[in-house]
Amino acid sequence: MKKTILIVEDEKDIRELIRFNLQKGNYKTIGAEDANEALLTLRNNIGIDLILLDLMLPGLQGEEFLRLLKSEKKFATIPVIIITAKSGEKTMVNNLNAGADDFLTKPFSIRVLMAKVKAVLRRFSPEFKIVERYGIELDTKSHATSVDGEKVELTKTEFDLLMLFLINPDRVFTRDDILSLVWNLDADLNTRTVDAHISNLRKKLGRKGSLLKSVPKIGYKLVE
Amino acid sequence: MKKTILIVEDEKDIRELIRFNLQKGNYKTIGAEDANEALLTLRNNIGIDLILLDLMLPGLQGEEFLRLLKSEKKFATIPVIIITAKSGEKTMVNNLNAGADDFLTKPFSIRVLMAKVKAVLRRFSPEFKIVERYGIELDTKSHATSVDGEKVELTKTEFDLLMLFLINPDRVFTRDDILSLVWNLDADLNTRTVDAHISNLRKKLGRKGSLLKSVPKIGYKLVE
DNA sequence: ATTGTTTCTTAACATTTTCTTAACATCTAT
DNA sequence: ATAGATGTTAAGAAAATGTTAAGAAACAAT
Repeated sequence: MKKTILIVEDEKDIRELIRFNLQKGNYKTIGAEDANEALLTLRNNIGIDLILLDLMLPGLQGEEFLRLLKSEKKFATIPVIIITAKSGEKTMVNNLNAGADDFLTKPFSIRVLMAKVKAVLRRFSPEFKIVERYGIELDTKSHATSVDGEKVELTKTEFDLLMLFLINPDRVFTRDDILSLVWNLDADLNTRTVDAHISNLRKKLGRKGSLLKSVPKIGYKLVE
Repeated sequence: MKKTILIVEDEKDIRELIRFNLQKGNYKTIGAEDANEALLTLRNNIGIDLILLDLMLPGLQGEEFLRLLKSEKKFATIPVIIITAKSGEKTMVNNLNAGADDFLTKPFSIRVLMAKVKAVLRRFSPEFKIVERYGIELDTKSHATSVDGEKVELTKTEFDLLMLFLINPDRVFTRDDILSLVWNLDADLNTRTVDAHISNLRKKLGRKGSLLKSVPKIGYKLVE
């Protein structure tokens, strides 16, 4: 699944430049103009994998935002790359202490940006990630799936779809949500496609298939 | 539930163009020709989620209207997108200070309009909320309902209907109010439909069902 | 390129759920 | 008691979801 990067940067040109390049590099991006918008976005979006934070933000200062992030358990594990004009050593140390995972000083080259993004994401998304819930286990490395210890063969789409639900139990996703989270954003698909995949997934999950519940007129959710 | 957008714009062609597109984008719209009409609409309608305000209005100037809005507690939290021909920086800053949340300069593209509307709405309406009152709890994230801790299964319509009452305790809604707020505006339904749903809802709510009181000759309200 | 294989998307049809309405019951105010 | 309202129920209609399979597309191997 594509990694999603939140870009917190008030200068529109720079933000768009970064977005353009990240998108080309096969990342999903979300832009935010300031710390407030960023917080709202974080609260409303699941699955943000990395934050690019410009420290020179209006309003709530970048440092403050960073500290706030790291103090909220839900966000504390999201890696942050700081963008700053100040390159002084002291600033750098301060930010690293506050929880930043890497930093870029303006002006920066796109190559360097991309390299850092890649490095930090690799550092933070361990090759082995095993998600287990309700007896369903997904292993991102081997792409293997098992239900109550029994091996199950899933296609990539099915795997991603199931992962979405396993990571977000109880949450209802609309078919549009699902299309934009599991498929690439630009895909223009019939929403019933989701139903077909859900149906296949349920069958493959056997008696655990019933954990995928439809919520009529809204979408689907995973419940025990 | 669909978001409702109030369009305050004196030029009929533009107003209708905007309405057409917003409706296509699955929003409910209400048009107003000038600030006075807009105020009346606001007073008579609950649940307006966003105001699109053209600043070049006859009569009460747009700026004045905006200030008035932001000074009235009940309306102050509704986000406003300004539409203006003046693109000067000073105007922009003034309006942002006066409480506008974003702005468009004429001529604007529909794509940009739609994007801004979407962005502002996302910024302002947390995707999920838990509403609790009198022991009834609605959770929009999982779309689950409980009464005194007991799970209750509601259909989407019942959920939306109950949400309306929970958010507006003590307020009396006429059947027409309810139809236009919970159903889509274009629906042409028998008002007794509301009664049937209220009846079902009361049954599902068990002993809390009696909180939904009918107000003879007017409508329904939720009271303790 | 060609072929074979797998996976995806969609349309069609089946099934299920939800909605709307009409009919009848009950209540309330005079 | 009566008229006009609301309460309740259930049946048919409408809408949504479940399922299947066929063709398209993507992918792999030669």
